[in-house]
Amino acid sequence: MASGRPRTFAEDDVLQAATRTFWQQGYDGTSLQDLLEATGLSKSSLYQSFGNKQQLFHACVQRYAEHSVSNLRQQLQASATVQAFLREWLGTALRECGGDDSGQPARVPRGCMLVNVATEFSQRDPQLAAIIDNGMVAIRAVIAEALRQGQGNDPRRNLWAENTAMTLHTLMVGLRTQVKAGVSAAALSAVIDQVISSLPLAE
Amino acid sequence: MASGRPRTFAEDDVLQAATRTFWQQGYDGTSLQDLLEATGLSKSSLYQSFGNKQQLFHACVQRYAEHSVSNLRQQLQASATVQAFLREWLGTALRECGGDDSGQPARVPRGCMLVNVATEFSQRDPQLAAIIDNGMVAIRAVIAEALRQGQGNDPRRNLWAENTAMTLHTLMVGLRTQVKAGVSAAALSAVIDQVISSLPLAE
DNA sequence: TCAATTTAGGACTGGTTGGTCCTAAATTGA
DNA sequence: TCAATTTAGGACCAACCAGTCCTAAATTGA
Repeated sequence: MASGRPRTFAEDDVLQAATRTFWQQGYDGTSLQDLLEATGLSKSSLYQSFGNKQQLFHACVQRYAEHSVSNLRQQLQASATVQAFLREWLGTALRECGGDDSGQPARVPRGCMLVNVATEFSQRDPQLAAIIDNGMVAIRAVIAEALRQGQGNDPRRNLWAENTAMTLHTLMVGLRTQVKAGVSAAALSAVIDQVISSLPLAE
Repeated sequence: MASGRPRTFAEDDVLQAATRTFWQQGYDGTSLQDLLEATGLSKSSLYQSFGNKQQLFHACVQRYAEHSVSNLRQQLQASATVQAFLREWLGTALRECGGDDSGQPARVPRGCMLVNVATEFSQRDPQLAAIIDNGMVAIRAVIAEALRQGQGNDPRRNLWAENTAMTLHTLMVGLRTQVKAGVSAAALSAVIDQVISSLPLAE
């Protein structure tokens, strides 16, 4: 068997670089040229490995959603209290570094990529909509689980936990958008404090 | 004086039609061709009257922001209670008909145009950012005013009213995005109920 | 009738887009 | 050495983009 020249890049590295670009500039705002520069690949390599721009984008969003959920699970496990977890989660949305593997605050506010994509492609790509929806449902599930923990896993509070998870998730989406719109972090921090302290959680 | 052939269109009608297009498709997603079809103008007329695509867009956003604020003020005056006003306002965000002069629910969820634009142009157009910011500040001012009314205009609650206005505005932004992301209206209605009933407002 | 103005519509430009195809060099295992 | 495979890079394509310019018809007041 002749096996040929091996690949010189790791697929995940390419996805990460492409994700960063799509994340900052959106799908339409990202040209093929941008992707080539960001990934360092040649056009031939990119098309051979990832199909086309749209397929590459799908893969990026999928990867991003998976990372988001697993990061959130880790945060929950590492947090001492439910309040601390929620504060950390919403605070991350403010600092806009969520999902970036570097952990550093983003140079440019990018919002949540799932939210950005949902906004840009509200209707025109059902397959993408499904990826987004799966990711968001999973995120809300983690939040609801945290809230149930904060209530001593009282099964009677299941509905409350799910409603509240939706409320907090909606708030998080709003926060990320407000940051992009230029609202000051201080004003939004006050929002987070106000909301978390109004939750009926055990100490 | 020879006055020449008169215009056959009303400037505001054109702005309304163009706004609808930009609103649904975004700036980059709207081609000149789209605008010509939506407005019914010829290329010459459009360029002569509105300059270019970017200037037309600015005018649309400006008009939209003004309409949003004045509509909100009208809603406040027409509402019996603060709770009813807030419920109406957030409910409108759900039904996605806000800002459309027809008052009919939108065929396609479009979110708040100010939010959409803020998202699409987070950094690249300072002039537009100023228009957006002005509009959003004005909206929050109306909400804060309503909240103060609900507190008997107690001057000690000014800070509370402003923080809460920011919270509710952030929630509204999140709601419009969730709608676009495909979350059911029922789940989001529950969010609205939960949040409004948790506010410390007089009956 | 005449000047002024707006109308519609097409020709055209220079640029960018995503995508395909091809060539030639590089690197592997056999 | 040889077949297999990936690499880089450029040629090329049809389509679309915003924007400019021009012509010719339509409509007005004077």
